[in-house]
Amino acid sequence: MSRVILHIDMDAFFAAVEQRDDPSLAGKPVIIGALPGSRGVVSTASYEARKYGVHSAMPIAQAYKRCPQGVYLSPDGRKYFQISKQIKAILQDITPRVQMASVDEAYLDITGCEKLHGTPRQTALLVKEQIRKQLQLGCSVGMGPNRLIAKIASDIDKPDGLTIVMPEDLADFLAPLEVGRIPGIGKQTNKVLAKLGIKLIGQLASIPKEILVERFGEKGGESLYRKSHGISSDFVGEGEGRKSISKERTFGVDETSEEKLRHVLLKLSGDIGRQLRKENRSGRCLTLKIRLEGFETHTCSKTIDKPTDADDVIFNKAWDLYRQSAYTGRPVRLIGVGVSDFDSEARVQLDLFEQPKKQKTRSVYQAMDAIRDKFGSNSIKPADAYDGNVNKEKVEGGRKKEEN
DNA sequence: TCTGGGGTCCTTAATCTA
DNA sequence: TCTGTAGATTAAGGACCC
Repeated sequence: MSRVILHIDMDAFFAAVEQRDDPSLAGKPVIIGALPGSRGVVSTASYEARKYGVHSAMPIAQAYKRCPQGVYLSPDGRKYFQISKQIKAILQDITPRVQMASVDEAYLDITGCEKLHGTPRQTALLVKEQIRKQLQLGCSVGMGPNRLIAKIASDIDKPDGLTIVMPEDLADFLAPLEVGRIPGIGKQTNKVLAKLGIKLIGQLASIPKEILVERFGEKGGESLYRKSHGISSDFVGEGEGRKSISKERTFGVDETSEEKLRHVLLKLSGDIGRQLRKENRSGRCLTLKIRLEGFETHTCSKTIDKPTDADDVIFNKAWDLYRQSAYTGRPVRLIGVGVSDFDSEARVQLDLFEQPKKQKTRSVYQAMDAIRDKFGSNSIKPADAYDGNVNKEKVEGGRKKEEN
């Protein structure tokens, strides 16, 4: 029995929110992103703006040339995040199996919801109706036996669409679509596939897996093969959360003043530190990102001994990386800093494994067993295996606790 | 022609370590 | 104790997504 997965994709989300909140914008081309005259790109264009050929990721100068009469607004991330939480709440009223994939996208597992909401089609219509009624916003919905198919389907008929793919129709549904419809196939992969004469998913699906692995590597080839055959996970559930936090800043004019760079890096480091502390995280890997003239982009990173959430540690390491780099003195278009390799409960506890074998007592081995049970044993080194030769426990309060 | 910001995942190469 | 090696970790860059 296959599962029934829905993918919900909000239509022109940022622009639709602004049009909803300011009725004078209704029916007008609204462009959310950088403001004309600055360096930046379009984040979201309303459907009215798309008629002029404006689309997301387009340089704002180009958008302005195509649509000078458009209304240009900066994105209001906080507002969109709040609305995203409202969307999640609406979806959770329909089924608890909800996973937000981004601020404006979600997956739902509606398998077995017939008794509550009727057929899968009726459930999908209910989702659209509730979002429209409660938030005055439109969305497109795709339904399929797994996440990949649901996602591709939601993109077929936008805006305000509903596309349903039954498991038995999967191959016929995919075959005539362009390969670029597959999430993960972007400009570059498309180019390589085009050179091989592959334009449609059906053509891609006819290529033996070995050939794809040869061309795109083990993971890449395997992934293309699976996707072209409509194979993907049908699990809907929240993951482990984010894996990195970064902040960056593009200068209006390439920056040459070291003092100014230092100042911006200090500010970015402080923002990251604050965010880390707010989320109760700390990280070991610090990354400096730098973009020079001609869009020449580099990153350099350094792993430190102890995880940190301290502004000054982040700043000092980032500044060291910059000073030690080959880029000092060159005009800087963008500077950024990031923290990753977060300290997890598992990592803190894995410190136990780092103890020299001679110092490991029986209770340390017991604690290690508990960690293996909880987090899996993949990262546990064989040398840490319990071999029976444990050391004597420390005597506490004059009383022997345990002895080998 | 002009390319933001904040993320994830993958590949490759160098280095470390059991 | 020395040495070769496989696997893990680190670092940098690229592709992709919203």
